Parts: sequence; C-alpha cells; structure tokens
Amino acid sequence: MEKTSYHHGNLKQELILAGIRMIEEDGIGHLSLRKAAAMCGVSHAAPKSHFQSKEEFEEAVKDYVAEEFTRYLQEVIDKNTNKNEIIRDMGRAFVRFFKDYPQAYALITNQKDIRICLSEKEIQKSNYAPFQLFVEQSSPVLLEWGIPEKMIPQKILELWALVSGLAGIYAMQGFNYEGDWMEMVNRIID
Amino acid sequence: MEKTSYHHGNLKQELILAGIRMIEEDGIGHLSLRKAAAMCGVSHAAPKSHFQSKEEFEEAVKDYVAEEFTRYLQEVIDKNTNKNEIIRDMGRAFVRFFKDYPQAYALITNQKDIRICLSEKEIQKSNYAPFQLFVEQSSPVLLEWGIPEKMIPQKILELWALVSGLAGIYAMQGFNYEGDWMEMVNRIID
DNA sequence: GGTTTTATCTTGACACTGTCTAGATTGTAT
DNA sequence: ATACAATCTAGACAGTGTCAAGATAAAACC
Repeated sequence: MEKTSYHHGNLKQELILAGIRMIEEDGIGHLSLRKAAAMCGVSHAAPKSHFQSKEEFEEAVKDYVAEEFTRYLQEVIDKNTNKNEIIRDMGRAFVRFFKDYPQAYALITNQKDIRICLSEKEIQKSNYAPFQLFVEQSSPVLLEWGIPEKMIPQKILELWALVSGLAGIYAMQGFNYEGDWMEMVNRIID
Repeated sequence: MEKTSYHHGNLKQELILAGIRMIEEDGIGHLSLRKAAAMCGVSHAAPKSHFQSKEEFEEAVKDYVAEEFTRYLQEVIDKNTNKNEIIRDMGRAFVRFFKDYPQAYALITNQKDIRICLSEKEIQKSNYAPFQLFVEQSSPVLLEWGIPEKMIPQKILELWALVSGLAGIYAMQGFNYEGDWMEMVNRIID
C-alpha cells in the first residue's frame, strides 16, 4: 500500500481497495478521494490521473464490488457437483457475500445503472453480472424440474427479490440471525 | 418556504422537507445542510439550532421518510373493508410508496438502527414502525387462513423480504415495469 | 544510447462544506 | 417592563473536490 518511487505503480487498483475499506468502516457516505490518496501515500491530486471526478471513482468502487459479488457466485458454480443444489448454493453465496461486505447492500441499492428488466415472457439480458449469472445457472435447472417455461422468469425474479430482501434486512442489523432462512428459499423452489 | 421576519417559525420541519427534495432530486449522497438552509432562505448556520450535526439532520430526514412510509400503510388499513385483502393492499401500498419516493429505498437500506429481529418462534417487536404495522395487521389474517402459528413469523418475513427486494429492483431502474408482480405475492400467501 | 513523448505525480489555489464562536434579534415568562 | 430562552446571523476554520502548472520518470522512438 506504500509507494517508494515517484510513481506508485498500482495506484488505481489500490485507491479502489482503499475506497472499499473506507466504506466498510464508515459507511457509503464517508467515501473521500483525499483520504484514499493519503491511504496510498500519495498526494491529494494524484487520483485525478485515474479518475476524473469523485463520481467516477465511486463508480469504479461499485464496479469492483459487483465483480467481487460475481466471484462469490462463480466460485460455487465452479465447485458445484450436483446441479440440483446450484440454486441453493448460489443463495448461500449471495447471503455470504453481503455478510462479508455489509455495506455493499447500501452501495448496490444506491446504483442507478443496474438493469434487471422484467417481462412475463422473458428476462432480458441484464448488464448486472451477478444477476445474469444467476439467470443462466438457474433457468435450465428450473426447467428440468418441470417448472412451466413461461413461469421461469417470474420464479427467478421471485428468488432474487426474496434473497435480496433478506440480505438487506440482515445487512441493516449486522447479520445477528443465524436461523434457517433457507427454508423460505426452499418453499419457493419446491 | 420563505421567511419574512428574523425568526423563521417552522424551520426544522422545512429543513427536513428541503432535505427530502434534495435527496429525491440528486440522490442520497448529495444532502447538504447549507443548501437546505439556503432553500429555506436562512443563514448557513441556522440549522445548528435544530440539528447539532449533519448526521443528526440526516437521521431526522430518515425518520420523516419512515413516518411517510407508515402513513402509506396506515391509509390502506383505514380504508380496508375486506380483511382478506389487507396483505395484498399493504403490498401494493408498499410498492406505491417507493414509486413515489424512489430514493427512499437507498436511504432505508443505509440505515443502521432498524431492528427487524428474526426468530423461528416469534417476531420480536420492531422499532421500525412500517414493519411493526405489517406484522400486526398480517398476523391475525394469516392465522385465520390456517397457517400454522409457528410458521407465521417466517411467512411474514418472507413476504416483507420479497416485496422489499422487488421494490429495490424497481427503485434501481425507475419502476419501468408495470406487470403482475402481485402474482408472486399471491403465490406466497396462497 | 540519447532524445522525445507520454503517463503519472506534486504543489498551490479556489470554491464549497460542516462546524464552531460570538453576538444580534425576537418571542415568552415573570 | 424586564429578564430569560430560543432562534437566527456573521465570521472563521479545517476539510473536501477540482483545477492549472509544473516536476518526475517510464516508455517509445530514432
């Protein structure tokens, strides 16, 4: 995280990581470019070379968080052996992510460019990688389970909304409940 | 919104309203005490008499939003004639509120002192009025419908989480879908 | 290898913000 | 009418995002 020479070498990435640490420690309202610069041992105007504005910096932090979220989901996909369990696995990874990054929920809900289009017939391709990943993985499984094809988009959205809502409740109060929330997901799946 | 004499007369309330307008126009990250003061035609340090810090001001805005949310739910309770429809009515009011206040979702998920305690046996009394209202109204109805008593807390939480998740998705993309999301709620209730 | 070009970082400045202090104005109680 | 308390103003300070000018070093080019 320190710099030795005049040029840092990996500033952009480390500014983002510093930003995430700041958000997780003090909340999404306490993101500061100057503090991030200080954390990286660099002058207050150095970030300007990598982010033209604070908003652009904030976007980069959000993008990184979305990538991290995607990694959590991708990991269980890679490890999965029983296709019938993939939806439950992703649900658990979903909650686990927001447990590890409690402020991420507030961050994501504050994002405006996420497209999760709804339709009775189909779910259009989303620009939000975690959701898109969930759609791709769960669709064939639900179909195989005999869910009518035209019901699948709604089912997927229902699952995503439910787990999102739970994660949101958890995130707001620090995940102080370890009960069997998975039963709710099961009731939707079964 | 203007002041004529030296004393404003209703500054605290109008500062809060100005804060909500700012948030709804520019997002939750653009709340400013000085701008709120300017909107009310008052000097930059005037808010200090009513809010000791920006954080305290922000809390007051959040509290007001929670009260407004409660009013939306209370209204359908007061107007309700068929008890069997109260859960659906509240679900619709829920979504309607976040349609009228799209930034409210980001605001609420950024709140830390909301207590919605989960338990397999009971839902403890919540300090969040809208949720508490929903618990009180839906519990007897669900019981009357023959839901096993020990399943009721989970069912309530499931409904709340689902509608929250949907409202969140809607809020992120501007409620551009007018389809029959209510079917999802029905599937949980029935 | 020496030179030029480009990317990156620093310094200093500006306007804006939250916060503090001291003092001005006005409503309220005595 | 006077004293008191609540409310608002004015000015100052440190911290913030942003901009402009210049310093440094890496990369590209001959």
